[in-house]
Amino acid sequence: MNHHRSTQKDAYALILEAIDVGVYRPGDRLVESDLAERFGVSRTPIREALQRLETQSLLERDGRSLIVASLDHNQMAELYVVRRELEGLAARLAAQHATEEEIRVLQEMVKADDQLVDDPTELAKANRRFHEQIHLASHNRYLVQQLNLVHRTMALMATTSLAAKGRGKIAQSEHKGIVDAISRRDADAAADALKDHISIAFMTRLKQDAGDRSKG
Amino acid sequence: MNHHRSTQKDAYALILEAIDVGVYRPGDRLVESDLAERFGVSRTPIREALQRLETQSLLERDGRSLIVASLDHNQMAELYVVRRELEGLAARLAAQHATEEEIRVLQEMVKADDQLVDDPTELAKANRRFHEQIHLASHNRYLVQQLNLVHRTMALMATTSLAAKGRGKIAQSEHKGIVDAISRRDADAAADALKDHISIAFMTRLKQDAGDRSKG
DNA sequence: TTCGATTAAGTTGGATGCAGCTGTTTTGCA
DNA sequence: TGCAAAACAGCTGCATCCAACTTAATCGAA
Repeated sequence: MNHHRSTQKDAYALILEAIDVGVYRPGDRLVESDLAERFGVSRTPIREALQRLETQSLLERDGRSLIVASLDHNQMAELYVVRRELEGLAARLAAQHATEEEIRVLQEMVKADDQLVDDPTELAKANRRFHEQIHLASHNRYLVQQLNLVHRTMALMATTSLAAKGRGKIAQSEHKGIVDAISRRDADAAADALKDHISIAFMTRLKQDAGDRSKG
Repeated sequence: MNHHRSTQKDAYALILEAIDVGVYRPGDRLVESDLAERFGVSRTPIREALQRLETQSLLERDGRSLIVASLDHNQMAELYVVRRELEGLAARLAAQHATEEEIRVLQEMVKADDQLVDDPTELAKANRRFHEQIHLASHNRYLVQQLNLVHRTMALMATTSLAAKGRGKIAQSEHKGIVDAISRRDADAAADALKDHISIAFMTRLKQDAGDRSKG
């Protein structure tokens, strides 16, 4: 009957996931009553969720109504600069503060993800888990919070850079380098490795976008 | 009559300001109906505002109700680490991207604030404006957003480090060094100067807290 | 007197009603 | 046929209502 009763998530999580999965794309208008009907709740929790998403800049106002935010080239560039710095800090702190168990998990993740090199969808998920693990290993809740916001904002970009041919394999080796540095407790090396990793991912995306643009 | 009609702010801004000014202090419970009455609106906009503040971790849940978040020592330390990095990045980007006019404004601010050295309250306000100006000069909207969040979170800490005796004067000279580096377009020097500035501010706060603790 | 249980008060979360604004369509006139 | 004006439909924002839950209080029994 109500197919949403199974997942006991609230409206906020549901909308967030819908944006994440691409049900709602940048520029789409989100109408409260539509969402209320779709998720089988009243407008009240929907409104609250929408406002929370707006404060995170995942939604923006177009006149009176809310639309899914979209990122132009400048915004992408700005976002990557911030992301690079924060991820670099996360790697640095992880090298300093990660427990042995956390490092072990990172090592196992890298090893396991080797199997996924040719499956961009799965690899993207694994990639997210990997980075999240590093964030958590920093043991800094504010950094985790800010990086969460950054990654959510990145969901507004249509494609993942891991869809680029051959990128998966290279990204894997970069991940390995990052984990090695963290394992050695080499904070500078870890930060640099992760910052480089982000830079390369950004360049990959730029190339993709250039290709998309010439194709149409 | 209604003393809130003058300021045409919404509930969100009103509550935020109330926390900022210290009307509501860390640990205080925020009751929707109380706030609704106080601000002369219904519970609905209050609820929305509270939820937005909760997503920013300015409020936290205590059972069912919301209380103003408080920062323990660990949280303060974690926050300062993130702040240091982000402010450093802002200085770096400001050195690279600030317009001549923005730099001029920074220089004038430093000069003007010399007059305020002995007025901690005014100095704190001026200090906030100064840092905000650097944030904006970075021309990175995500960095601005994240630093806004950091500064709001800092409002949860009772005292400003500028209340420390002699700190105002020293902070002023640090500000001058930062602006000089930005003016010279020396990104590395600007980043280092601002990071050092934050570190010193943190150490000052730690000393204050240690003093408070032994006294009270 | 103290502990437990039952009841009452208060508060949050969700639903619905209503007014006001916005954007669109339709109709009338040139 | 084109343009302007007016009516209309849709949506948002705020208020109020209701139900569920949590916590506080009071009463009773050991």
